Amino acid sequence: MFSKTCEYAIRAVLFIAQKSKDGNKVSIKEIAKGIKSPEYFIAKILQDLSRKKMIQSAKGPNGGFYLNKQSLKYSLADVVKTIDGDAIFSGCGLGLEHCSETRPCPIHHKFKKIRKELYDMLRSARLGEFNERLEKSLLHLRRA
Amino acid sequence: MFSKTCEYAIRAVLFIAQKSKDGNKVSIKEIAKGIKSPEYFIAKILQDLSRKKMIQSAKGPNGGFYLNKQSLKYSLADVVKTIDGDAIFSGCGLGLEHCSETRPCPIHHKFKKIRKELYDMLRSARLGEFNERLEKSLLHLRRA
DNA sequence: CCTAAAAAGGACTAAAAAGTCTTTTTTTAT
DNA sequence: ATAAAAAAAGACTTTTTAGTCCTTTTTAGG
Repeated sequence: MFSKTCEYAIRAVLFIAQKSKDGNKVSIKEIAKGIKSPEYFIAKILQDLSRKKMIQSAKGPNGGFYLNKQSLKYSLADVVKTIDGDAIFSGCGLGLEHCSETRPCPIHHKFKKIRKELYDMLRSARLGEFNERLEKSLLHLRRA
Repeated sequence: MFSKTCEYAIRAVLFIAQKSKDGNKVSIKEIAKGIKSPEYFIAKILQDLSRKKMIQSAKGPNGGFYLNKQSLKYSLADVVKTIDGDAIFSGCGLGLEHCSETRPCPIHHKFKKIRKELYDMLRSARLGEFNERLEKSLLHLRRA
């Protein structure tokens, strides 16, 4: 559904949201361990998200990644769009460029509905909303 | 959502369904033109579907691809599973291997619902059911 | 029996995605 | 000032997906 990069990005961002909520910063190493992802790879992804202002970072000792007020309000849909673009929310299920209401592919109408639900679901999920459940281990970001 | 291979496969199979419905066979060239796909690439995909008995083929002059009674009953979900596997219908949205009811990722429950709708939608769509609408150009399989 | 038309098979190349490593820059604390 | 800790940047390698081309096999029709 999403690219690997995007899956890691979402997991990382939710991890950062939870770990940085009291003003702390989280290092790449911690994040990589926390979500069980390849360290150098997640580093690249976070650099990208940071450049695009989706997350915040600070260099130097005691530096790391964190989320500001604005970032906590971003939704999972924002993260997906930042990494994978919005093809998944608006593209044709069969890959047709000009698929539309007036020139639909065979699954256009039904697919549109599903895409919308996916979008609404991700749009309504804010980065900060999983913190408590993550802390209580009611939700998980890494493989067992 | 689906791989390119899978998108082409679905379009090709629906094209064959429509064109072969009166006992005709359709050649790779016709299919490639009919769905605007790379000829040699769709050839590979159809060889694969044929080997797996999802579609039928005949060599030699007047040969080509067609669908038998059994194949016409297959659903789009069957095509997707044959090409992409069923990760999209059963995998975790965040790529976690052991995501489950008892060890859910943050989007597990909501994602499950969407996956199920996608599955139900594709499972209820039989390969033969688009023929008339395709013929009347109410539905399309190629870019304008 | 021969020819031509078709799919099947196999060996490639190209492009994109995933992943790794090394160096540079920034910053804090001593 | 310096050393160390951190992210940023850039150059890679590897793997997967997409796409192409050439040869072989099968088969219908003359």
